[in-house]
Amino acid sequence: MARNSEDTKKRILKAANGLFYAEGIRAVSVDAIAAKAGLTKKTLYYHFQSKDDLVAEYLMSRDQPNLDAMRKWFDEQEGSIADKVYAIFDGVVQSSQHPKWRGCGFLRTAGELANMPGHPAIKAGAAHKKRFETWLTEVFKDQKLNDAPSLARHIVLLLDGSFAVMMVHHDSAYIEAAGRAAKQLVEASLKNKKRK
Amino acid sequence: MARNSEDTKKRILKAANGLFYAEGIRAVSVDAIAAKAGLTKKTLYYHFQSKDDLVAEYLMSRDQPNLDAMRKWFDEQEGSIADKVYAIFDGVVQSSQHPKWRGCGFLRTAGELANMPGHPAIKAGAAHKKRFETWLTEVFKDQKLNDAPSLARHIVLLLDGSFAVMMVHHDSAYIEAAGRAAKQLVEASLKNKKRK
DNA sequence: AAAAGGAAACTCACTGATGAGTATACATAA
DNA sequence: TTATGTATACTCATCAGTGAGTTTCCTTTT
Repeated sequence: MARNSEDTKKRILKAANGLFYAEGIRAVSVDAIAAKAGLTKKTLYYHFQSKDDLVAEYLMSRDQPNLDAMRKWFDEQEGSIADKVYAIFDGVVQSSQHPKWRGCGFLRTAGELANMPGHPAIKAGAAHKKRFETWLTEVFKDQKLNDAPSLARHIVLLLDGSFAVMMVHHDSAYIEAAGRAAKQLVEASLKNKKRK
Repeated sequence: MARNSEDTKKRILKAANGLFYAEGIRAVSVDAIAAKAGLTKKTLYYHFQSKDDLVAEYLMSRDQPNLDAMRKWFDEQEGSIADKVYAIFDGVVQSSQHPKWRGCGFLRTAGELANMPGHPAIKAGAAHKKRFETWLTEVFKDQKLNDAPSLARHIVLLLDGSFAVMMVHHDSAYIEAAGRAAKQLVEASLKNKKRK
């Protein structure tokens, strides 16, 4: 086996990612992660201080990839900013068709660890959501929309609302409804800009 | 001790409610619930088939009280429908100040059990959310708003979005933002009606 | 250039605690 | 005297985390 620290750590994180996202945090044992990574629990504990530490690193490792995915949906959509915003929701709709899709890992983890305020995993989730909101705000500011922060926040609420509702209903029509609402909001803001 | 079946069952459910809501489903043991209810595990298993069964009944027992709370906030608010809708979000803001508040138990449970699609507890959550959406739709229909279903759905998304975002940020400003957005939407719909 | 030393990366087998669920027996009200 | 309800005391599986020892590889010494 590869006696390479970086490789091993990545392998553990990959296994943890798959299991935590699929099953939830407390439903997955450290034994199961070690087994999936093809090593012993002791080795896992050599690379990570504790299960909590591993959970936090799992979420931190998802921050950039998730943001990249949303930016990609946005960037690759042609048309107005409103169309591009809708494309994010459409991207989530497409993702949600995948049989392995289980909603937003950040939100699910935060909900599961709601009894541990200040848990590093929740902080990682908060940081991720904040980064997304900040990015959206900047996008709107670049377009000279005068209510960029509140518009971005509104869209964040609709997007996370989609994730939340999907957890109970598993009906992507809700994501589409949220996307249409988001699009309308951006369009209204664009009109408002021109009037000024 | 009261040898009354109904009483005992209610006592167990009350203990389960307190613990499941505070700590999460998988973080709470049946032993802990039995201890809090002041009886043995065997008695608990006499009244409930399994832990899963108990989880489902816990959520079902929260359906009506939660709906009642939201209706109360709505009904007791004076002013337009838009004001009344905002009052729901304001009610959530007030609730969220309470130290024991941990967000929406239905959503948190559904997220935690995302790896068990079809779990009766998730169905209970879906039924609850559906009832709320249906009620809102009827309210808007009674006001002769022509887009009642989509308006209700939009508000549901904003409300559940508030719950979701609160899990990570613990900042009630998000609920207020969602409430203002919801209010605006209802106002826009009211205007639209008059124009027809 | 070869051997020795030591740190880093790893394994096996274990601990003590706790998990869900149960076998058996006793108590109480009808 | 029989149903229902409750308790004691258990089973067996699994949990997070660890103690003690092993392999690999790089560095230093001779």
